[in-house]
Amino acid sequence: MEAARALLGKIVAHTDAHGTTAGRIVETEAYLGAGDLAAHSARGETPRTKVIFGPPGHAYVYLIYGMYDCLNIVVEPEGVAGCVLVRALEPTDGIDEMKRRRGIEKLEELANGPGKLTRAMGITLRHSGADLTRGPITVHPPEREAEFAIAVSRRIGITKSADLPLRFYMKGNRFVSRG
DNA sequence: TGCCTGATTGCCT
DNA sequence: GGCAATCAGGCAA
Repeated sequence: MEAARALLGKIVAHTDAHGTTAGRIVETEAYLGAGDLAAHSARGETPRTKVIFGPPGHAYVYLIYGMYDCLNIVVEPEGVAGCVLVRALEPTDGIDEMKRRRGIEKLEELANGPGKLTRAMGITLRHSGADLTRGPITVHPPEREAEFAIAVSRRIGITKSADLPLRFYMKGNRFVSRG
């Protein structure tokens, strides 16, 4: 939960054959282990959720509704389930490549949703379990810390434990998915 | 093996 | 504002 707040403002970068795409995290949601029915890890460790129980700093990517990939960052120590869903990014690098992948020109719609940002950056299921300190996907602090206000709300798009205030976003930022 | 659910998006009315 | 698209994983049989 603190980690979800701390990730706001961090830079996510992905490098592949098409170049590097990167963006600043402007919206996150925390998913806990025990007691959080909305979390994929709620039913215990399985082949898919294994990475959530692994060491922090790794990517957990899953497919939702058969068409969209969602990027999570594992934050709890090994053996404890806990991850943060990255819901929206403000594009900073590789913007032309993001526009090409998304097929649109509007900057604020390139990555203002969990399915959109993975598509814009070329992140798929294959990246699940990747070490975010080594790449090709990395997460690091911005070169210049920007001032921003953090707002909290209930989580979006889920049916279980939906009332918990575990969504964090930059107040007033136009790249946030809703709000 | 087969059914069903889902942390979404975008197209259609 | 409503709803279809589309598939991996979890669970029952």
